[in-house]
Amino acid sequence: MSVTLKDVAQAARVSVSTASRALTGTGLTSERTQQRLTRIARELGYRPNPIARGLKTGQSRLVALLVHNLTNASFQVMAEVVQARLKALGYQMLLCIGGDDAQQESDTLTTLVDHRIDGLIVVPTGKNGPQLKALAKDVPIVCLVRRDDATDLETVLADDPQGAYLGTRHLIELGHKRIGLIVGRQDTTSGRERLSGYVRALREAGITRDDTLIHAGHFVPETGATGCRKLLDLPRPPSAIFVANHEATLGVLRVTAERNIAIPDDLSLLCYEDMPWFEWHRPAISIVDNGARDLANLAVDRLLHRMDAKGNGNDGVREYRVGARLIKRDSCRRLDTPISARSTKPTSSPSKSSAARSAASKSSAAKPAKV
Amino acid sequence: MSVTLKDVAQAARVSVSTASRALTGTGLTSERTQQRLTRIARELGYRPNPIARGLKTGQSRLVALLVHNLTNASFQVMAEVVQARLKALGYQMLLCIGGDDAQQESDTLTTLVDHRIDGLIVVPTGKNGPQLKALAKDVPIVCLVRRDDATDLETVLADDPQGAYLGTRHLIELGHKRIGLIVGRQDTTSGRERLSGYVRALREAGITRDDTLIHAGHFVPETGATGCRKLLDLPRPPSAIFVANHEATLGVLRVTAERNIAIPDDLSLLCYEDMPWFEWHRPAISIVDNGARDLANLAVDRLLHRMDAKGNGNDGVREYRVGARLIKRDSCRRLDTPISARSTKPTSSPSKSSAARSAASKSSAAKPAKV
DNA sequence: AGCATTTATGCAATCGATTGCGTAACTGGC
DNA sequence: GCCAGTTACGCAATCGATTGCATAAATGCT
Repeated sequence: MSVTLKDVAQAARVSVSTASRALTGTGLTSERTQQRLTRIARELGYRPNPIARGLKTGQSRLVALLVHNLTNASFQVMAEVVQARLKALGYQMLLCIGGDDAQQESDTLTTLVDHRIDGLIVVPTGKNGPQLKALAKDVPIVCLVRRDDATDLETVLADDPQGAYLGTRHLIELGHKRIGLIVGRQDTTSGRERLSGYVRALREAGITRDDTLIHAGHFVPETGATGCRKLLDLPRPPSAIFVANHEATLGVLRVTAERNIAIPDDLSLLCYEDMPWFEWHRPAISIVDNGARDLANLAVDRLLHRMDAKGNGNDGVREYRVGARLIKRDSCRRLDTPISARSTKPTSSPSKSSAARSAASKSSAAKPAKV
Repeated sequence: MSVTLKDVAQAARVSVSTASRALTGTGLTSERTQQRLTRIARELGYRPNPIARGLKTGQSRLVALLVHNLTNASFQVMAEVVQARLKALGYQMLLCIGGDDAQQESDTLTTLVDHRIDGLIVVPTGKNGPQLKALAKDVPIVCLVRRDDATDLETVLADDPQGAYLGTRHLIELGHKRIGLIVGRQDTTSGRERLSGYVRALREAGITRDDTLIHAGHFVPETGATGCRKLLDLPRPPSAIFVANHEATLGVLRVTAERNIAIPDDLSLLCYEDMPWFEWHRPAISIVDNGARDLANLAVDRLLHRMDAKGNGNDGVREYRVGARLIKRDSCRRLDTPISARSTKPTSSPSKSSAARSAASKSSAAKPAKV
């Protein structure tokens, strides 16, 4: 079917070994034969068979990325970044979707090492620590976004304590004192850390923590919906909600829409992790940006590093943090400003005019996009 | 490192061949040895090496999906569906992102066949017909969403003529006569077909086509922004815009937001291809659903079929269509109903006050929410 | 010129499976 | 009890590369 190394060798009247050495550039062949074989290989349209090579070398030029889903915008960005980076280096990305499910994750991991992947970037569920640890002996692994506490793997995390702190502080600075928090499951790194950042900001501001304002739950829209309802039904509902559970955002929006709640006039809304449409939503939604692109890039960097320094095990195992950034748009309002001052009428306070919006988008455009 | 067939064979005191036959279940071994070997293999934790197997059999248990990006919600859905279906059958999905770029597509295709993929589902750019055609001799290929006219590959398409027709007719039925169309590049199947569906609906309604209302462009948000501006700047702007270019939707929303245009009061908006947040947007955005999930499922079905009937080449090459569906939400209004009847304020010119906003959201609350 | 090195090449084993062919062992029919 | 026909298994080749070891050729050194 396709041209093999043997064909090339025969055409050049040399042995397969020589052909192999010439084409892989081991420097063990004469300049002349090397060039001659390169030419002949090109003429014949020879393409090395990665499977055959892989059998011998134990490498596959395949790197896997295991994420929970593709609905989460951060995971989309990560998938695109990882794929682009790897392709440039001659690797193919195996994208796997684990659904944040322990069993699926476990199965997938097994299949992946069967396929002799050269590296793995994984967003761990945290429930397969032992397995991950075992696999790490055979293949370089980098954890992304979440830590798996049962392992000591290299890990690239968002700075969630800082992000949640920044977001909460922003709301406090706008005059909010009762701030609802909808956050992820507390058995995940991000869930815990975002809660802690929120708590710290409150403490610093001298606001006593009110647990009825905190709703932790699974990473699904329903969490947002029920959490939001619970918060709004409180005797003294919050004036702002910080949705630090990305997937929950849709649920929150649904409930505020159903209940006819105007944002930011009736309620300020701050979300976590950017999505393309947050900027075009009306009002544009302010967010804490977790830096998905930079997280992915760093994870790839670290993985490549480990793949190069193969074998030199867990000497330099380290944890990295990518800083969070607050991106102010139009979904949070200053509490002390009366609502009437914010409508279309020409006033001094910033309105939702196109000027304000374009300013917001300008600030986000100011950051240079990478990759 | 890992347990090989040889280890299993030795442990069972049989030859590798017997072990192989017993474990792959060829029926060429006695019942007893088969069971014994299965047991021993399990005890030893034997996992067949797909690379070694692949070298001999020429198969990799890898199936590739090549899409343009992961931003488009349809592609996200397709990736998730394909991955899930394939995994259930013991295949791994290689997800590739081609960026709708001919060169990238070509490179990727080459790499993929190098890796001896067992099958390929591709959203073609349409610019690598010859290459695709050549590859189709070696590996089963199914085209998805777009046809590549230079080939005669099995193709699964959305029913874009019908979808665009349904959408346009819906707007016409609401009383709209001047309907702007923002549509994809005319060198793509979907671009052409959606335009034709739009034209047909107009013709049937006896509305003469006005080319100043039609804006075709690349599949990027900018197309929506410039198209929308062009339409709004017309001496007689349209009363409705049909955004039949999915990626352009964000651009359109940005412009309408910038210009303070109330939807659906000032302008009706109908989009193409669903996204999770369309339903939660305020107003909820009516769409023509292209059936991404069903498209992906059908593509997998067809691919598996071809992979089974391997070699029996292009006998049954066929084109499939998955029907479109109109999903009415709140972004299109009936033209003959005066606005005053819909908004709380008794004025003709809608403002961006919270009153206007809550009016819009009230109508959205009336629709029962799905999902 | 003669010997020691370096350089370039070939032979053959190897990676871990699958598979055609040959053969011993077993079955059944008469 | 003998022979044909299965059945179960082993031997060895094979897939397409890489690589250790041996050797021939080219070079350097005195």
